[in-house]
Amino acid sequence: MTSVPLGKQLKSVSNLFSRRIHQIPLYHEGENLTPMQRMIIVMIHERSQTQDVFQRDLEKSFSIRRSTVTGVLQLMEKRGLLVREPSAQDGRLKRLRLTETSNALFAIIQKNLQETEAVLCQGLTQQELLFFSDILAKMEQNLR
Amino acid sequence: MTSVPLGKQLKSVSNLFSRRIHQIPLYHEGENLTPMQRMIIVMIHERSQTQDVFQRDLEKSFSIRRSTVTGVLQLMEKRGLLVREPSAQDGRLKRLRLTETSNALFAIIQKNLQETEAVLCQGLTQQELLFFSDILAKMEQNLR
DNA sequence: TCCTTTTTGTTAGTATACTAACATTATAAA
DNA sequence: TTTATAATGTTAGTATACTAACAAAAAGGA
Repeated sequence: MTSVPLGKQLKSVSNLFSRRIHQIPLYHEGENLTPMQRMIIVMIHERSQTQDVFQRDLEKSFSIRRSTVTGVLQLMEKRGLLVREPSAQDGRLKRLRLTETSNALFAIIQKNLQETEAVLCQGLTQQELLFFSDILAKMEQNLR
Repeated sequence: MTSVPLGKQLKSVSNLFSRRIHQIPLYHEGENLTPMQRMIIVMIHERSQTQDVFQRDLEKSFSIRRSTVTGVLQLMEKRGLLVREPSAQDGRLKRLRLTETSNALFAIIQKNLQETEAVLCQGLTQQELLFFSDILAKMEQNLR
């Protein structure tokens, strides 16, 4: 057992990371895109290359609850950043699609996120980062 | 540069960790103590052994903003979990003290947090955890 | 001294996170 | 088929996080 409060430390870094992202200005209709909005746009853009993306996929991908998903997506839809359409195959599902606006923003957003990732990882070797990511993955499993 | 989105992964684990803590019931006046409230109680209890604790200390310790500190502490004070008293030496500072209630809860809270830490760290060696914590510390510095 | 800057804390408004309770559709079991 | 269960999404209420603008006290410089 470590004496280091790892959970608290994780929370700290996670807070700082989101804050950093938000400090890179990226405006749509006068509103600075939030960290979550940016990450969701990237996630949908990439995943929808190969498959349909539904709301439930965000739960697993970001480890958040359904209710949180609903809230964030309602706001994004209102802002014209995505569209939610009921699936014809399964009436429970809502398929997510980016709008022209958010598709056009994708490249910039991805670059922004990568820049912040680069800051996060300054001075760490590729090997260290892979090791780190493996441990994170194990922790994620432990907590589920 | 990793292809792994470390920031997102960090956020995921951090979410799951808080959720886990909150799922361990710990009631005071009919309200389940939140993860942040628990962590703050432990932090104040430990630090106040050797020094006065002020609101500003929470900013650094948890990597949150002043405004967040104010909000959380106002609620905790209202619930009778702590007291904020202006410093006689420096009129800007507010000193934090636990109440009898939260002092009495401390031992249980600490045990709860340690249990969740233990889940987080299942199947990982002491060496791995120290290494992991070192990387986290570097990341925290990178982002500040 | 007086003026400026820094430090600390608050408020208002908003986004993201949770739980709990609910509705609806799909699936499984009887 | 009918009934029960599971999966998906919504709503309401609350906690925690942010930025921006503010106020007040302390520290520093002229």
